[in-house]
Amino acid sequence: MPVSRPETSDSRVIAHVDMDCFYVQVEQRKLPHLRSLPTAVVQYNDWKGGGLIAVSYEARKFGVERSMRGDEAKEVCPDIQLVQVPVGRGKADLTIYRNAGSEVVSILSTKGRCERASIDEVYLDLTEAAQAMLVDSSPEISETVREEALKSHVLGLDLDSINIREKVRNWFGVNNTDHRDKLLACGALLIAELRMKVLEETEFTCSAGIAHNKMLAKLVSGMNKPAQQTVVPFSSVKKLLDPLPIKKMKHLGGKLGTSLQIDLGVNTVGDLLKYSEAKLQEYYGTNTGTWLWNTARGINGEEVQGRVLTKSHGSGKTFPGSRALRKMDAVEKWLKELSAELSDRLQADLEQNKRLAKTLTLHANAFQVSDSDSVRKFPSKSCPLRYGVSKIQEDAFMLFQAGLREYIGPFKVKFPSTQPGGWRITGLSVIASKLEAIPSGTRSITNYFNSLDHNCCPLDMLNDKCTHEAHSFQNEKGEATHWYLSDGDCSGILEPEKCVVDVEHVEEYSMRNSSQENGGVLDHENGGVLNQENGGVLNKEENSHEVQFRQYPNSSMPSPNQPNDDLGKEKTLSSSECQNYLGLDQTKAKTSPMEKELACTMESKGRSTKSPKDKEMYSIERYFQKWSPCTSKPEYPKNILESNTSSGSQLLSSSPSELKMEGVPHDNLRIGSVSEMGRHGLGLDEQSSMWSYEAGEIDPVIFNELPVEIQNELRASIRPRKRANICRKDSIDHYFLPSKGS
DNA sequence: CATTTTCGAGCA
DNA sequence: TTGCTCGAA
Repeated sequence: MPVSRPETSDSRVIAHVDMDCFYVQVEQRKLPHLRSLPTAVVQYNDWKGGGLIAVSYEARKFGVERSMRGDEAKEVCPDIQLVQVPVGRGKADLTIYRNAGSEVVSILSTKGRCERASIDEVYLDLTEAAQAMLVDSSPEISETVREEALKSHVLGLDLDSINIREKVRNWFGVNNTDHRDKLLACGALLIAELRMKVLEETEFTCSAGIAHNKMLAKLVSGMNKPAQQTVVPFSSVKKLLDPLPIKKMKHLGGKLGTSLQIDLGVNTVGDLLKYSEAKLQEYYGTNTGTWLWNTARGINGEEVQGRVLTKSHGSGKTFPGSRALRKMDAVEKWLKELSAELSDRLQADLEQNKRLAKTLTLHANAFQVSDSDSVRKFPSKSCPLRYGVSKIQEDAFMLFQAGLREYIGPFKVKFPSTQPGGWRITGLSVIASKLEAIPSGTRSITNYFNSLDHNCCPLDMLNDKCTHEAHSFQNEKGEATHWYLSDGDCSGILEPEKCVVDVEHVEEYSMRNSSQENGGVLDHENGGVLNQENGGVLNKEENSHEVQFRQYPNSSMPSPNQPNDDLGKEKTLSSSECQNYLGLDQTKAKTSPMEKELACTMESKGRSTKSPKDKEMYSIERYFQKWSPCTSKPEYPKNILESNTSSGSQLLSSSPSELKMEGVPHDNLRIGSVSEMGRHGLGLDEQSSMWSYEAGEIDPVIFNELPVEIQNELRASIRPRKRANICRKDSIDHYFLPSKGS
């Protein structure tokens, strides 16, 4: 249920950015000949042509809709291009879309607090940037950005007016004396700039809503699609909401909305105004009641959460109809596939974001083969997550068996069974959650990253060599909980219980390899590096004991090595499993994480490398011209570029001469990733010199997810950027010059 | 039991 | 905390 939060301010500038038919765009970027053709993305296609999950706007004109089957789409649009979602490990693999979403986020997160709301949606809090733009006399706004902003749909302006362009221009101009409108106008400019930047660097178009809160921004972001933006001035909120069907509001599309319609006769948001807050609370409880009351009035205090990374990773698959699983072997096989994908994603998260998942959850759907429709819920089960592919696979299967016992237990029904009364599995998913940043030092960034290189690990000591990098992770008590190992070809997590290391050796090693600066010992406060006290965690009492499943909520959980009476399945550790026991899987990973990372960076750099000339000429409209069916060649007709510049130049600019202000460094230079830094194995001096970055050089996505202490240290160490050589003019009036006509 | 596969929020 | 439901995309 929604919870009502008080508005912290009535003049925030919030944007909601929504990618246009995102999966289609990702596929069209890969296959440019599909651009401008009616296209849809389907997952699987052996059953009725697959299910559509994204539909291009060209295809929508034919009546093609999401949730149609491929075959249905072909009926209404015979020429539709159906592209399949990549399949890996026998299931749909959404990785390319997730990564494409990250590309977008890394651009959108440069101007304010950023919340990744879904794979293709982002909220931005642009309040500070908008305020700064009002205070600053010389905003660096290019002509094309200004033009793009002027195409905004500003709600509440007289739409039947002959000259809507002029109206919009006036709204953006000084004739509009409402301070909040000025802030929104700045927001619209910022979003226009961001949308163009997204297009230039990713080739994706998006639409956006700009308003004073998340609810309104979200409501209108899809109102004008594709590739357009919509602004909700404060004064037009009521006109927007009153006639709006109640189900259009976020959170009211489901049962709550239906209840409002049926039980209260509320069909539009305006209808809701008739009910007092007390009455709504009486019907729906305190929180929801207040939320409804506020929602009807366009009041919404939800903050934009500064979160650009997902909180969990899940991998699942359904087995509908006759595909329902009926054998334990099949369940195990699919759990292995799902777990392998999950493990890959966890490794990627660890490398890219330095986060570890703490909990593994298994969920399944089952049904009973019988005439009676007793569709009981298969209980989901969780356990502490242990890194390593085979660990996750084993644990997932254990969790399934625990759930299964509970599921069939009271019914004493044999599973699996093809007999009536037996049960079948129609869905399986494994979820890794409680993702936490690796424990970070409170003192030094240098040590934080240094620890990744200079710390050694039990495995190395066993091998008597140090080709691996390692890093230990501690819990809140400072005890080592995991070791992260990587030698470039493989990596994994090792639990301290599994480390057979004698403590003297550890200490000796630690002494040898730690920095002189802090007394020869890096403690965990300085970046999770082994120290004498914490090294002691790996002591003789603890290092050999098998503490597995110790946190399971009930005793029904089987131990992995214990023979399972249900299945007669016995687990023994093969040599390859022993390797996995150490979180290492030599057969996997052909490309090192480093190589992958570099490849990724190169790719995105290459894509964004455009000549300055191209950049100046870019606009979202021109982008469409570029791909329109009539112009087969991507050309930028120069003659239309300069149209309308005279009117545009009056907007938010103190003088025409400033329009030429270029050469300001872009904020999008990236370092490959933080982990790349950590792998360089530099000495302290070299590292500290490497850390004097310019503000724009650090990928904000990475920056935001760093531990707060590190962020603060980074900020302090960042060289202040030189302001562009702009002439100083005071006051906001320079931004809101009267339009030519007045 | 043919939309699939994700994700997050809130509740008990 | 876990398990579950709801909502959304």
